[in-house]
Order: sequence, then C-alpha cells, then structure tokens
Amino acid sequence: MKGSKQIHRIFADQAFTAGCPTRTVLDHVMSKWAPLVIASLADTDVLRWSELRQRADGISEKMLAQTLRQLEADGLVRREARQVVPPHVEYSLTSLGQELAGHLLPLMSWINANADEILGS
Amino acid sequence: MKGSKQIHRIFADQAFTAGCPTRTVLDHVMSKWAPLVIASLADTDVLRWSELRQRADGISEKMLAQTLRQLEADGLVRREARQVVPPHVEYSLTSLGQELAGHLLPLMSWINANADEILGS
DNA sequence: CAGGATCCAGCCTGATACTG
DNA sequence: CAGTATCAGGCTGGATCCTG
Repeated sequence: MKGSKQIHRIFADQAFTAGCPTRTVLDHVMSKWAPLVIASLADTDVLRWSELRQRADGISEKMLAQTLRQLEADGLVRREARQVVPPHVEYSLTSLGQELAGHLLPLMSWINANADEILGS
Repeated sequence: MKGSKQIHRIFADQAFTAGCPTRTVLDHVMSKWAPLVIASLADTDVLRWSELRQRADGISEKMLAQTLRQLEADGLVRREARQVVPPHVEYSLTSLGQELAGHLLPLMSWINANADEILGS
C-alpha cells in the first residue's frame, strides 16, 4: 500500500471534490477577508463594524458586509444589534467560530513567522 | 489592560496590514487552489501534473500552472523534471511546505468534519 | 454609525489550439 | 505527458455615493 504514512487523510471519502460541501466551506473560510475577520474577533472577542474595518486593514465596506453576512450565515459569527440611535452593532465568534479560530490562528502565526523567508527566497 | 487573554497575538507588530509581507503570503496560501494542491502533496508526497489535476478537482490547466509556479517561487513546492520523452515531472513539498501543511491539514480536517453542520445551520 | 445600491476593472474560468 | 498561448465571458472585488 502506498502513501499511508500521513495521519490526516484529507481526501479519504468524497471530501473536497468540486461542488462538495467541504469545498464550499473551504472557499468561505479561505476567502480573502474571512481569515482576517475571524482572527480579529478571536483576538479581541467583541468588535464593532468600524473596529473591524480597521483590523482588516484595506477591506472595503462591501466586502466587510459580504464577509460578515457569510460568516453569520455559516454560524461562525454572531451579530448583536442594539436598537439605539446611533446604531450600535457588536460582532463576536460563536463557539463554532472559536473552534475554527483554534485551527486558523496557528496557521497565521506560522505565516507571520515565516513570511520574510518565503518571499525572500 | 484589555484583550490579553488570547495566546496568539496575531496583530501584534505590523503583521497583516495591507501590503505587508504577511498579507502577501496569506493571500498566496489562502488562494482558491493552493490549499488543495498543498494538501494533495502532503497526502501523497509526490505527484505528477495529471495526478494533481485529478486531486484538485475542477481546477483548470491555467490555474494549476499559476498555482504551482506561485508555490514554487515561494519555496513551498519543489518541481523536478526528468529530461525524457515523454516528459516526466514530479512535484513535492519542500520542508517549508511540509511545515505549512502541518498547520493546514488540521484546519481542513476540521472543515471536513464540520462542513455539514456549518451549511446546515 | 452601520450599512445598502450602483458601476466598473480585473481576475478566473473554459475552450481551443499548439509545442517539445 | 506536461505544459503554453489566446480569447471570450462571467463573476468577484473595489470605489463611490447614498440612507436610516
């Protein structure tokens, strides 16, 4: 038998084939801005719209809205709006989102540690 | 002091600001196809072009070429071509690429395990 | 403050053809 | 087998303006 030395058998069943649910979620999580939003919320627990715009440096309002709505629909981010004037909306991670962040943050830390070497080669 | 309960301080220095090297690497690693290519190589050690096309289900030849060249330039993937007819080219992860895969595979495993719950909500 | 609506540029994809 | 070249089309993402 060949290639059985790895622990993580990612492509075992029908995972990560085109159109598969796993692929859909992968595209959501690996989208351009989702990692930054999730990491920001993991870092600070609760953030408002304007704070998220600063953390995810360079994001447009459109993409912040789109990313937040997507993450909320996926049950990864919780949105709480207080009915006041001016509006006050708070975003935070759900427990599922925190689980995800537990895997995402180490990856981003590694990128942070190795970015210069990667681009320097 | 606020927000000091997390271990991973992702946004500590100037990391992940727009145009920063960390952001560039993040975009490479989190691109649409790079995760699938890296996971495929982590799974099977050595793969040829046609095998990679099957693993990264749905990828076009153009994007496979682009993704492989990017990963090779970043020092994450090694390309070895034997000068024979017909051509025989092998792709594998560098040690740096294997390090990355070590963080990427758990994330993808988690996605595989939770995809249905995420999309079902 | 927290978005929604709109328009436009660029990237991605798909198809096809060609090369060593 | 392992790609490169080209072109058309659709979709994503960005910039700007507008609203409760």
